[in-house]
Amino acid sequence: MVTRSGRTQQARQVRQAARKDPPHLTPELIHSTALAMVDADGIEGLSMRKLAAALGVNPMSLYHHVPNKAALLLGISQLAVADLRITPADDDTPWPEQLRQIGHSFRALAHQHSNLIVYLLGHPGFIQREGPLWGALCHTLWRAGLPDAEVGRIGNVLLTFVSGFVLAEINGSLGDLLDSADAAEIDRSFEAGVDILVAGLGARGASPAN
Amino acid sequence: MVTRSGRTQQARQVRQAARKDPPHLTPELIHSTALAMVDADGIEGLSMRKLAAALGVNPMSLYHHVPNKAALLLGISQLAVADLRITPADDDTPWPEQLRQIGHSFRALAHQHSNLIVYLLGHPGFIQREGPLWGALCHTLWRAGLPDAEVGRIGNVLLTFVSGFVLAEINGSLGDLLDSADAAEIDRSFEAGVDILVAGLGARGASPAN
DNA sequence: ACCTGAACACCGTTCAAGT
DNA sequence: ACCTGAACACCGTTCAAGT
Repeated sequence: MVTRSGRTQQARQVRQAARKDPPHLTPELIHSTALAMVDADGIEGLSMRKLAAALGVNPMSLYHHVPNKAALLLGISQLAVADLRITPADDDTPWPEQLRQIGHSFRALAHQHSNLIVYLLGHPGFIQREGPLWGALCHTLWRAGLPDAEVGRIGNVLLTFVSGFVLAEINGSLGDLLDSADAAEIDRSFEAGVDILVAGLGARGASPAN
Repeated sequence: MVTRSGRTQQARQVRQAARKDPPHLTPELIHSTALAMVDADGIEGLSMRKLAAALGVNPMSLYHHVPNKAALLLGISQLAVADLRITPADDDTPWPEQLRQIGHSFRALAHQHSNLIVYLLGHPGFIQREGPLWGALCHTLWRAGLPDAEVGRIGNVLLTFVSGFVLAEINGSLGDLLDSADAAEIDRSFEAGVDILVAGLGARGASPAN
């Protein structure tokens, strides 16, 4: 909801900026505009000066609302993960299927803000303990029957594993290694990866039932 | 051997630079000095101007031996992977053990040039088909009895999976998610991850024998 | 052939001055 | 309180001029 109003506000005020009508600067407006720039032109395409220009404002005005560029990047990453609505764990479905769904949700989010994700995975603090993704993952692993001590450890491993796949997929490494940049083949590879993880978990002591 | 002579040459000539004795510029000297800078200060710590200063030379002189910074980064990444000596596959050891060894070799390499790895994984073209790592990996998967069509696909998946783990480990994400930044716990996590992959491969049709 | 100084088009950020 | 212009310390890169 906060995000939603922020977006419509942005649209209005960016229009104002276009007609040289100085907008009310707001951290939220700054962050959402910056995120739009990163989505469009990549992380390299974002600079304080270009952002100010897009907002129709003096570059230095930004520093009254955002302490520095690092804080700006942190802000837009929080805005991006706020877009993530993980499908709440439906405990009627067996855990392997739950795990697959979480994997696909994560991959879908990454594709949504692919330019940002490449940056985030290269820097610490992206995957937070508090996020809905982490909670859903741990819940599913616990439901699979993993001992408590293993839930956190295995959760981390799974998260970093699929992060690596998604990163390689987005930056093109995966396409380079496969003969073709065939999207279907990449999907098949991801499916194979998830299969291996689920099967490996089963072999590790997870209960095969629900 | 080429690398070796380059390193000693570097040492001598960097010493010359320190006493303002202009060295003979060489692509090799430039690359190895740049790699040393990245290893020491991170990718942000490398600039054409600082590199020139370290070499005791005018910044513009570099452009007679290296077309631009992108080419420089490509050069130092090739230099880094040249350091990787993957233990040649000993076909007496069973494939799960072979796979574990490859995983540990890759992780060790990443730790050796951790600052560079963070950059490389974020950009395409790092993991090449030609590298010894890829060859060893495919050989092992083939020996495990995977159908030919699956070897490449699964090889990619495994490589991106452990890349993701190593990346999170190096940039500190992994330590943040675990309660402690305990090194032993991270090692245990990696072992758990490799276990899951090996078990998953077994379940997928790999022969349990050698 | 190799090196260099000046210059250009960019950065992030500080600070004193304006309203 | 908010905005701004000038300035500082950096970038990568081009180009004409030196040897």
